[in-house]
Amino acid sequence: MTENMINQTEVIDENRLIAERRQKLTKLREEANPYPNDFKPQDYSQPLHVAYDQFTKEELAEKQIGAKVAGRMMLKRIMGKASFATLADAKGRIQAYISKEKIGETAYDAFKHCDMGDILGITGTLMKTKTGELSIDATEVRLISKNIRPLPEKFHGLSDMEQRYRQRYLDLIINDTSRNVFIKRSQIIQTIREALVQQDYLEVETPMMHPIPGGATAKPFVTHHNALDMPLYLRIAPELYLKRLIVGGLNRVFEINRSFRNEGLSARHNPEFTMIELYESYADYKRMMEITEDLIRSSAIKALGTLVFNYQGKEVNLEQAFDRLTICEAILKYNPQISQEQLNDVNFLQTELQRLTRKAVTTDSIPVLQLQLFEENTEHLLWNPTFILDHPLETSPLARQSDENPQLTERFELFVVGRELANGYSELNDPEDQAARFKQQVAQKDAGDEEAMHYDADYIRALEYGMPPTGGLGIGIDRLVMLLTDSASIRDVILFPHMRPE
RNA sequence: GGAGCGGUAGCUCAGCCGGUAGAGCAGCGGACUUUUAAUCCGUUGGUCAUGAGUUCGAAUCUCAUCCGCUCCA
Repeated sequence: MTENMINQTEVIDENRLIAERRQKLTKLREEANPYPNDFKPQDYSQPLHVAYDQFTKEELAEKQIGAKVAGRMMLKRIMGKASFATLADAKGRIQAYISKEKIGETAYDAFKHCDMGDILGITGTLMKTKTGELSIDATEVRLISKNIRPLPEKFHGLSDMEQRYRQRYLDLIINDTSRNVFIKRSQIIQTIREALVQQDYLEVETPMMHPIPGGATAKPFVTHHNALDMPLYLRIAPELYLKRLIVGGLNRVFEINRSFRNEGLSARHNPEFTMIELYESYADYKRMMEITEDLIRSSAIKALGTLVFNYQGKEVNLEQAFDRLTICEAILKYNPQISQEQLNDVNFLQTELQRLTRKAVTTDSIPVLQLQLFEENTEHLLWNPTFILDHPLETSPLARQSDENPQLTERFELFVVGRELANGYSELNDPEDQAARFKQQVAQKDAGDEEAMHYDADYIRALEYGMPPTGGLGIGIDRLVMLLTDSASIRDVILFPHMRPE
């Protein structure tokens, strides 16, 4: 390999500005280490504001409160023998007043040659400027980490979506709104975790590489285990493993982690996404709806402090009990031109679906046709949270059959802002029924349905030991975070969304 | 997979009925001891996504490709 080729693999891009800073860095190295690790900050910006913004200039001058912070220089204003610099740390920003008089000529010259984006350590005493901004009157300014890549512009920031996704670190440096999304994301997950642990749930981790993909109808990613020389599938859902744990007597379990589906990308789909799934013995889908409401409300309170908020300019209200409608009730409510009689008419359903989708209709099952019609003409209209109940047996191969109507299951999906957010059911725990349903799925797979399920013999064996009646629930964490952070795209709530290579 | 929009300086953008590339910020040099996107003076900086084509001449027109965004499937 030639030297040139090595360079091409190591260096992404270079320009004059970077070259200048590299030279500056080389010079700095002659004097001292430009990347020292002996500066230990003792304060964060935000707590200093909270504690001392209230004091006047004179009070602060009298108190002589010491402060020691470290952060990235985001703004710099040099005015001859004194300067202001704005540092950003993990909790916010604080301004430093740097005067030649206080820190000495050598240090001041060195500071003047610091660049935006450099990480500085500043020691000093708190003061207020004449316009009333809390600042650190510096007695020491140290370069802690040299920046050689210019930051995006201080005012407009970084708006190029591609760069924000590919170089999330830059996005996080520059855009507070983006940083806040991910702080909220963490808080939401923490809230859910705490709420469940408090209710005696056990957090578990089950395999992400499955010999047989299961728990959902979706196309999996395939990988290969070399030593065992066998295919493995990235999980499309943790469901079947979690229910094995219910068989094992861990009566309440949950898992928050990634699943993977080999589908197209969109503003609502990333190939890897985060779900919480939870299972509770002796519970049913009604109990799961209650838990769903509780978890979503607690998350909203934690992230937003309110149950009424805007999503993409339109109000969402979580205050009332979420609507509960069967698939048919929902269609009728949102499509007043359709009658109950028509919903039970195979011909009408097929014609209507064909008209809406302009695709061949492939079933004559009334419940399935009703569901498909719902997906076409009602789903996107469900803005405030609505539980949709009674899914067809054919499309719910892991859900318990309804006691009232053998064509239906005890299942719900929750829709908010026109999107599916959660899915839950009373679990099917009859091993013979489950075996029959798997066989049906395999038949569909053989008929060419790539998303149909495999037959999982060990799962059937587990059920044969006896699984208590159980309620199960899955909530799409990414979509919940989208909702609560007013994010239009799933990429805005995933730190490193999947992108084509540059 | 289809349609629309976009890719120009480190960043944010203008230029696009063809005539050889511009602003603000950042950078560099200078002035300035309480600024707030500091200000003022001076100044550097470009494979106009990539490749072909049309043309005397292409950032601009045509085609293809790549990447992104939005909508649809």
